[in-house]
Amino acid sequence: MNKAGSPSTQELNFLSETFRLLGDPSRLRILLHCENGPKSVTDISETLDLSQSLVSHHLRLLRGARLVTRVRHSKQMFYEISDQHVGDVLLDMLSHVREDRESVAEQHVVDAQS
Amino acid sequence: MNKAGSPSTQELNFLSETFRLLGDPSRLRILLHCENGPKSVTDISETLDLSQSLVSHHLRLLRGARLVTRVRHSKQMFYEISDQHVGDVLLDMLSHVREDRESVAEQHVVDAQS
DNA sequence: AAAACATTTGAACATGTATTCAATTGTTGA
DNA sequence: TCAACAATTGAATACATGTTCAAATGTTTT
Repeated sequence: MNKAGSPSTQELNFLSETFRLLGDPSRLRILLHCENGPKSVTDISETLDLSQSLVSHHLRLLRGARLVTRVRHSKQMFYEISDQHVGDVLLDMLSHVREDRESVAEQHVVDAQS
Repeated sequence: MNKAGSPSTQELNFLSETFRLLGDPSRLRILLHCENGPKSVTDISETLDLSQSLVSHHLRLLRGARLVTRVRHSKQMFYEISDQHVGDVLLDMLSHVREDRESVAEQHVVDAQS
């Protein structure tokens, strides 16, 4: 069995590719918006104030990495987060960033004292 | 209180920045290597077959996002993952990628049948 | 069939970034 | 202090990528 700490080269590429896709504010907003249930492209576009074209481009990438899945409903295409794992990672990292920024604030106080 | 699903603009930028840093194979390898305890720059450089300069550049970025912390020990500088949260995210996403690739394999069979 | 709506696609561009090379800073031992 | 080791820094470059614009595809309604 492959230990968690030593992924294969292929796994590492998939892993970094997945993180890379999360590393863009627009895509991240799209994903976070899709956490509240399936959303159409137009809905995402209007809600986040991004062009339809841009949203579609991003969704294509996210779909390629299986971060979202889509389903057709008449004219519209509805996208949702493919896996609860993805949502979990988003929340975990968000709480990390929040903890982190708190500790930075604390350090500022310390720095000011020294 | 700020809901997890609606981070502020600043939080979103920190979040995407953090993910972006994880979205590079070299940096990811460095982080994964540092999961096994503090490592010196030379150690990382030799183990992963990356130039010292490159490793140092990457560590600087990772440190800027507080993904790693460093401590000096005589001549050498030892880097380690700053937060267990980070390690958790890495493992969570890795298991996601692995689940994902399995389901892709299944779909391949389905595709072949249709 | 045609018009209207929703989404996708491709090319082009401007910007960002991973990597390398050379030089520099900091630390220890002779 | 000088030489050797360890790490950092800056400039340069080759490449990747987010965004826009225009055109195309697919779907429903009249």
